[in-house]
Parts: sequence; structure tokens; C-alpha cells
Amino acid sequence: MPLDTPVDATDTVAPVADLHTVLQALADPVRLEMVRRLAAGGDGPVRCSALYDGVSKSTASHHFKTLREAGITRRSYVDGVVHHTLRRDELEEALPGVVTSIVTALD
Amino acid sequence: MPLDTPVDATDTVAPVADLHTVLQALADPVRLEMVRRLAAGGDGPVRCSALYDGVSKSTASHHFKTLREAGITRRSYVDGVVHHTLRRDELEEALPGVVTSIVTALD
DNA sequence: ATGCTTGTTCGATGCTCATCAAACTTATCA
DNA sequence: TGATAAGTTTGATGAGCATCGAACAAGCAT
Repeated sequence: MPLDTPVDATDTVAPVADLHTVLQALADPVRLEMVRRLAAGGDGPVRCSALYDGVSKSTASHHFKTLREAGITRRSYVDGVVHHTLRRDELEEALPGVVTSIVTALD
Repeated sequence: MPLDTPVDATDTVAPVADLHTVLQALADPVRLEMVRRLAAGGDGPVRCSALYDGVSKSTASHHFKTLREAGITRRSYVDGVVHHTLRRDELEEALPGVVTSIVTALD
């Protein structure tokens, strides 16, 4: 559904952003919770609606965009609905330990 | 020199704050650089003036307070001037790997 | 077709916070 | 006793951003 949707099933992904951008993205409680739920989802794609509570759709979409642009998540389309995936491997390569330790501390 | 200065040489320290507070503290570029310089200082006390550039004294003092209240640094007085120290051990205990990996990514 | 659902975009609003200058405190030095 | 230096605090200002509702786009159902 997005205007800039690619034809195939998965968005082209941006490189993982610099540390400051990643930390800024993770410093918001709503986004931190989104990442927590993505990690709890066993690293598979999770549908949008399962990633937030208590904020409006438009706010959630804004946070998705922030996470995506920081290189933390990837967007894909399964069963016609949007899903998000934690980019564990790329993050580990670019910023070893950072996201892993944060996710661990989140339990 | 602070109004709430204890009599002895080192401030009483607050507990390490929760993950969200710590991330929020580290998400600012000025504070991130302060932490980088503290880490580069080999975990010893570093004098205030060596921890920042490009911002005013009052701004720097504000950032010091933020780091201290997040439990990331400790303030002490050596040779009559204020020093700051990275609380490596307490941070590692409260949030294993988080600050360590961030500092490592900072090199 | 018509509607319903899902997600994005836009515009507006309000709050948080980074920043500075100025005044103040304490200590050190002449 | 001044005078200077180092940090802190306060008050004000401005920018960024989290939030929402509304309008829109795309897909699926009936």
C-alpha cells in the first residue's frame, strides 16, 4: 500500500545508519517496544499491528519509517499485509553487540 | 563548587537508570562524545574541560548532569577540579554489554 | 461496484530539550 | 583583599519531534 512500494515483495533496504542515528531511533519508548516485540518474534517477519499499542496508526507508521531509515528493520509483504523484520545480521556486522545487548536487556 | 556538593571527595551515586533513560542519555551527540572521551581515558577520572568542545560551559554542565542522573558517570573532585568517571562496572552489571558495545563502536 | 481493512502521507499542535547568556558559588592565586 | 577561574543554576529561546485526525492508496471481501 505505500506510495513508494516496490513491485516485489520486499523493500530495498538502506544501509545500517551510524551509531548516533541508531541510538536515537532506539531511544524512543514506542520504538524500543517495537524492537522488543520483533526480537520476541524469533527474528521472523511480524505484522505491523502486532508491534504497537496505545498510539494511533499514523504515529506507528511514523515510527516504522524511523526504524527502517535507521537500518534497524526491513519491510516486506506477506499475505498482502505489511510485516517488519529485525535486521539482526546487518546490525551485528555494522554495530557489533549494540542491538543484541539492548534486546537482551529488554527481557 | 556545586551547591549540592558533598563534603567528601566523591558524589553519592545514583543507581544506574533503566534502559530507556540510558539510551536517551547516549542518544545525544555531545554526550556520546563525552562518553567516548571518558572511555578513551582508560576508565580513570577525566577533568570536565577535557570532555567537550563547541558548546558553552552551561550546556556542558547540563549534559554532565544528564549523564550522572542516568547513572552513566560519577563525579569526583581531584586537585580541586571536577572530574568525571565512566561507571563501567555498575553499567555492565545493570545492562550487560550495552555501554561496552556502544563505546567499542565509537572507535 | 461498494464497502471494509491496512498502512502511508500531510498538516497542525504541543511538548521536550539542547542551547546560550547571565548571575552565583566556591576555590585558588596574587 | 581582590581578582580570576571552574562549574552550576536559572530563565529564555528555538528547534526538533511525537502525536493526532483526516485524506489518500491499495488490496480484499461481499
